[in-house]
Amino acid sequence: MELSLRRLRTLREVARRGGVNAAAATLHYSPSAVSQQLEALSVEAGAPVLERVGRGVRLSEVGRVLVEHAEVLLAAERRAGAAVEGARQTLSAHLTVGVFPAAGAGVLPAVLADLAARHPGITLDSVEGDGESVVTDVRDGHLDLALLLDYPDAPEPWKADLRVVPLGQDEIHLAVADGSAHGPGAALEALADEDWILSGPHTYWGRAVRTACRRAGFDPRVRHHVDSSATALAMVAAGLGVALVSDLGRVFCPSRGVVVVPLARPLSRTISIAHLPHTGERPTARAVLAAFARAAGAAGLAPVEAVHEGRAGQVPTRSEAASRANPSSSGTRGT
Amino acid sequence: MELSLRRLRTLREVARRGGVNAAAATLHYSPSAVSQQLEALSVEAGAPVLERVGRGVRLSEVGRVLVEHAEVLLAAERRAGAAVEGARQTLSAHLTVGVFPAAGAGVLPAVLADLAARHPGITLDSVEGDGESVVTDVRDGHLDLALLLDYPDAPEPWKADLRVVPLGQDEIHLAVADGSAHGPGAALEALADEDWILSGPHTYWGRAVRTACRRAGFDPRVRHHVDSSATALAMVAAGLGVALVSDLGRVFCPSRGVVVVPLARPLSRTISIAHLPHTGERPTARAVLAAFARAAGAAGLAPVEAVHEGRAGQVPTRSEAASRANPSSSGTRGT
DNA sequence: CACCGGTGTCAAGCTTTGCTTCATGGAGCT
DNA sequence: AGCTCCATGAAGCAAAGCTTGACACCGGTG
Repeated sequence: MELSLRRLRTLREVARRGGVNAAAATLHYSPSAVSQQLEALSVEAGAPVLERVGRGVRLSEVGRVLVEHAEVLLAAERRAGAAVEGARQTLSAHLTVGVFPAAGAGVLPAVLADLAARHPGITLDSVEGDGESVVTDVRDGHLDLALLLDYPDAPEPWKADLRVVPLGQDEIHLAVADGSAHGPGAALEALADEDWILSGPHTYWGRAVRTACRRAGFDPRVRHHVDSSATALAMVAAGLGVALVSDLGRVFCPSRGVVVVPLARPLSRTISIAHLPHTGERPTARAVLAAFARAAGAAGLAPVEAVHEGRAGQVPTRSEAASRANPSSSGTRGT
Repeated sequence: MELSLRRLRTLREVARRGGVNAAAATLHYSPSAVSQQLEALSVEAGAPVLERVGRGVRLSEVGRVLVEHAEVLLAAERRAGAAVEGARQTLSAHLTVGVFPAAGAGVLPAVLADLAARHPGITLDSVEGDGESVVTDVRDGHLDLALLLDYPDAPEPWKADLRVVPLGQDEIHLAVADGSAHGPGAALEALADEDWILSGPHTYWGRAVRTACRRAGFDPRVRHHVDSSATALAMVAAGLGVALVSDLGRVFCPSRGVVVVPLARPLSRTISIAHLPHTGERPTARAVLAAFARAAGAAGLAPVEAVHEGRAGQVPTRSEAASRANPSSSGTRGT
């Protein structure tokens, strides 16, 4: 009995997904490779691991037993990996994190600078993607971590098997053209007659803003459907309409032509990091999580417990917020 | 972290043997292969798994941690294998057993016939060897089971990490030429002036017989140093001297010319089977053990708990003993 | 009924892994 | 110094393992 962890992994995936093709897709194999691995497992076990039923396939009794033990073995493998990471005096690993665009521009540079200073051995790759895709990629193990956005009215129950640690609140403000009549403390309902620049209702952002407007008593007249914050803000500067922008999104503000003013009734979204349960035991992953937490604080994101208060003046610039949140930081994030 | 059980196995072996060469020898690899596997493990772990010290090597901290987890993983692998064997409705496997010569001729045929009838899927290979070599081969995993002989005055403490299940007592008798003056119930000391046919003192058998004679008050005059029972018995038939022979050894008795008579003071050796602890959990191994137990009973070996009593007449033939021990058996052991 | 769209498997080819053999570099022993 | 033993490096070759493309099979559908 000379088992191979690789084969056990694919067997488990077949058991989870209920099919050879599905397992092959998530493992980035061809279906044929999965089939061959299962065949090899069957030879090893002395009995077929799965039996054909209809046009699909089902685990045999031996297959079920083997999957059961595969779970034990793979869990032990993960623990071994974490233990090795811990035993290595200098943390080093290669992690991949899924980010949404604003985070990529707004917090990733600070995180990378932080990591480079504290743990030079840790390298971080980022993959841009929306909330839905990154969560499934985390669940499949293709991403170690994923930054997520949670909007107040859109609970996301599909993260039940993931650990989600909140990073902070990303407050949402109003972006208007320079010289606009809308001053600090603008009420959302005062913008009912404006032209809006917003992403479509198929995005979380588009849906969240529409919901907020509707609660304020109007449907925004969206004249320009734009997915990227950078484009939206450029349009605002060009006088095409108004838009909402979050703290993080302000990295995309053009140098001139746009004024960001606080909303009368504060609106915010929660930024958090999702990962598989066992990832939290990896020392390198913990180091990265800590770096993200520091970067969030330095970027001026309010802690999730913070109580929202109305503000009197204009929204502080990011560097002002940063120095308030972390006076010792000199704001070394760039690009 | 994509561990390979094969590499972990060699790492553990290096840890146990304390060197690359030694591990390579027991694993039947070349030293270079072991070295390469360890290098691959080091890359995987992100840190060297072992460090050179003097002209040898020593495990690094990471290596120690990895070995610790390797033990867990390999134990889990063994359990998985046993579970698969159990889940397979028809027992089938290929086991290798180490035997001493008399057992090979005396009990193996019965065992194979028994297995062929009850579990056609189980195939058994046998390797002839002395007690010492088979024990180390069992310990290294090259043999699944090993038949052992234990002599009363020669405890063998080097089987501490093995499970040893006793099969029965193999009684030792006197073999003399046909027409000899020595009758039933011969006392050992009456043979002090005979010419002896015996193996050298480097063998367990030779040592045990010499010890028994010495306890009877004399040193046997060994004129013919013969390792094999078959040759010794042929020499007895030819009138070259006397020899001792065990129940199992009687399969080598020539058809005529030799008379086997019981000793006045019974002498016996214990036959047992040794295996690694986890082997006892394998259903196929249990089936083989059961077959050996049945064969031992059918061969007329007394249970180890049996009390020795002096006997009045000649030693019963093997088929008489067999029918007494197991009346339904028709004695189908041959060659 | 014939036809897709989907399943899993088979066969051939090629890349990669991984072993062996032979040669090299140190560390201890005489 | 010379010798021996241990571990490692380089080259070569065999086997494992993946991919592509073709096939067989089942189930729903026009």
